Amino acid sequence: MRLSDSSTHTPDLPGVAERRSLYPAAATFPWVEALVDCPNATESYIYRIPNGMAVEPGDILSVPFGAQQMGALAVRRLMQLPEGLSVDEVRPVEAVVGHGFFPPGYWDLLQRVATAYCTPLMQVVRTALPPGLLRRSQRRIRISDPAPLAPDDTLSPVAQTLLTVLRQSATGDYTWTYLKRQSPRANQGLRELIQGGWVRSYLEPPKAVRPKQRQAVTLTGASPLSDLSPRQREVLEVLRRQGGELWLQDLLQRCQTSSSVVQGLEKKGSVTIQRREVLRREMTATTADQPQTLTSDQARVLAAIAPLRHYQSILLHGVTGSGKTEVYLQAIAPLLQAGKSALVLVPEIGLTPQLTDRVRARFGDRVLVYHSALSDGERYDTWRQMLTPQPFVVIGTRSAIFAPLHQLGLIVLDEEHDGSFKQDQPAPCYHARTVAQWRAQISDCPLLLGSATPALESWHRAQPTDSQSVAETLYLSLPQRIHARPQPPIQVVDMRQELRQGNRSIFSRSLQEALTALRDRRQQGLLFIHRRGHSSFLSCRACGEAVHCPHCDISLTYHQPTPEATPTLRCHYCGYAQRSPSLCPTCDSPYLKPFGSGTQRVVEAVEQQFPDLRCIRFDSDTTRTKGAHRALLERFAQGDAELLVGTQMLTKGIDLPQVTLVGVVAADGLLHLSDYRAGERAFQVLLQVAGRAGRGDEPGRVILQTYSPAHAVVQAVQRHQYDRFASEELHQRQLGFYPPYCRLVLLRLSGPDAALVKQTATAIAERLRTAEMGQVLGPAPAAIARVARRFRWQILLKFPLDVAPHTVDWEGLVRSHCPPQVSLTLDIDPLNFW
DNA sequence: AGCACGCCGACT
DNA sequence: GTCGGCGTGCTC
Repeated sequence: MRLSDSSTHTPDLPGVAERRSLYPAAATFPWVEALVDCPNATESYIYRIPNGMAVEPGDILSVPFGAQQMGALAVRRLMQLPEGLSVDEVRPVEAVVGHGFFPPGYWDLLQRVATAYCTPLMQVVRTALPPGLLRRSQRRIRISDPAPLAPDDTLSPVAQTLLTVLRQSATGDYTWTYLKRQSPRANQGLRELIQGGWVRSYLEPPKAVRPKQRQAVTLTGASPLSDLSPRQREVLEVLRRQGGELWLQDLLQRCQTSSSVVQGLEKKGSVTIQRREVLRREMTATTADQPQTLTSDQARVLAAIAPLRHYQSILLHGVTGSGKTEVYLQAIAPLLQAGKSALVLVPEIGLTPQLTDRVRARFGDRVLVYHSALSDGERYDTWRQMLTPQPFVVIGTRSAIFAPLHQLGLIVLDEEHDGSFKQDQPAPCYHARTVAQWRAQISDCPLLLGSATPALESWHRAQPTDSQSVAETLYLSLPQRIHARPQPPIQVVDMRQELRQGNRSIFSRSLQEALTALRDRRQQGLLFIHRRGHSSFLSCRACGEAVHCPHCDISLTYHQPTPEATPTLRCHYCGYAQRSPSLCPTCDSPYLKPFGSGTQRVVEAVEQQFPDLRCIRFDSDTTRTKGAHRALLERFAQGDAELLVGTQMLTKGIDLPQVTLVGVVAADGLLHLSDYRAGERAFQVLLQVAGRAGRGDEPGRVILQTYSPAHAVVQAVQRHQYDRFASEELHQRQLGFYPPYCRLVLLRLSGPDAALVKQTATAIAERLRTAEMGQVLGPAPAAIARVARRFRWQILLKFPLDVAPHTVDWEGLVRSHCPPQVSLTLDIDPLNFW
């Protein structure tokens, strides 16, 4: 795992590029610039490379930093110290801990992300690398071996508590941070213990990044059986039956024996015991899957993709059920043969078990799953595995775009229109589609964007423009479903009409009729609800107030996992939790009742009107626990219920042939959202849900209930008219000067002092206006004006396309005018407005 | 993160 | 007058 060519890891070196051919001897670089893994330090630091130590960009180093040892990443080597830094201020690199962690071009990618999203490189490194790759030294407290002669009871209560805790430790020590959490005033107690000689405080140097190791026992068959004891013979026999090799732990368990027996065997030379690296990795047994015969459309598309060897972005616009996945799989298969890897990005891994399973079934152990829900150890191991030179198919969410694959042959973004590819929480606020494009350029491989409802940006790129007769993105389409199945007809029902005709149910007569028929025909259906805000909340029937989070401007979510459990209220934004009160906190009335989520209300309505139909609720409440999502889907697939009632989740990754009916209970909540992308998003969601119907042999139908049947989105959805909708919507964007005809930058400000945040936002907006930095909208308080006791304001900037947001002097113009109590994040090309 | 430096309240 | 709380700032 050595770096193939150090020069490719040198980002943007001003002036002279660092090249082996020019400077053959490593000794010419006495200094190295490194990023230190310290939360507050985003800048790089210079270290001296001691004589005889080889340091290359991309290496993981251990460096002195203040009083401690820290993990650091070597960014580039320098021939001279930067100005203002004298030799005696620079300390030497302690050691090179890791080598060759990054494929060629990887640093260029990270650097590019940092530049384009106006984020310090270290921040990008932290997003890209698995946590724990860089380690730092830890302050630990160890109990003194000969304890002091003084009796324990001379100690203060705090000190005694801590001592008790320490005595319970198997190793006799704990980290300082852990102990601090054990008791209030732990600081004082520790000082006392240290002074009295009870404990010792020490800095543990960072452990080299080491994967989990296990001991493997291997049969050598050297010594004759006669030399062995009965127990040893037994162990050997078990080992032989298991193919001559087992993990020590497994072997001991199988033989119900202790390691002394095996150690005895090792002494006699019958077996060897080796420490071996184990790569923790999620494994699901799946049945092998064979490539399917392609439709002529699929074959045409594949024929266009397969020969591509260089960078080319491709938009695969395939209607729902047209078999995009099969195209991905067959595009990937020959790459693996040729020793190249592929990266498949999906919106949310938990929501697409079907796709993950299928990739696994096709490529077996070549498949690695990588997403942020993995444990640190799993992430670390998967990462390590990816660094081996073998080809892999990595399937993962947004952050998997940073998977360190060598020899990348293809990047696929499935459901490329999905908003979860955009990160908006910690900087860098990157879009995986954009990063994927850079990565594909750097790796010189094709980028395949797949969707039934492409993002307007992607669609726009695939259109020829006035200046270019050939679009920058290759457009390929799958206009038909596989097996010539028709797209389900979409019936729009005017709910005003229903009401006028005396139907006060939430189900129109058409939908009622369809639901009745479902049971008779032994078919299944989905009911989609768009819910705004959160699931269930507690509201007072006397004063009408909902119970709010004390730290955020948001109502608390009502949780009662089982009827016996104590109901609790939780805040989804800051994690605050309390027991559900019995009296209204506003008016003290006892009439406090949970107000069901949209899903729950619809389930109740179904139960009331259609007692024969069995429902499964499918929303964030019922899919909260790990694996619940998959389990519910499996139950539904097995026919445990006729109806799946849910929210946005229904639009993703559900491919169930028995589903013939899709009912959209009320499209209106979706239609009247207030940002510039509301129409696009509504269209995408509705067409995606509609596409869940009729994927099997039975034809499907969709009933879309709305109070605005004439709405342009509803009309376009009804006719399955993506193209026309897209061009009209783009026209509107052009008129309103919105993306893709401009660049947006959102400045988010937050802080505990309401007045200060507002004042800062106002001052910054004013400055931006006088600097004539594009068009300035705001400042305005965020939609949820307070989260976790912090007040939030935002400013939106619109730039013409020829102004790259990263060229703006944000530091001088904005950051320097932001007091430390106010935090400021830049969201380049924002998709979510707070 | 960890540690030093530095500024305010309760003790000798 | 000093000890020790923790707020602020720096670490090549």
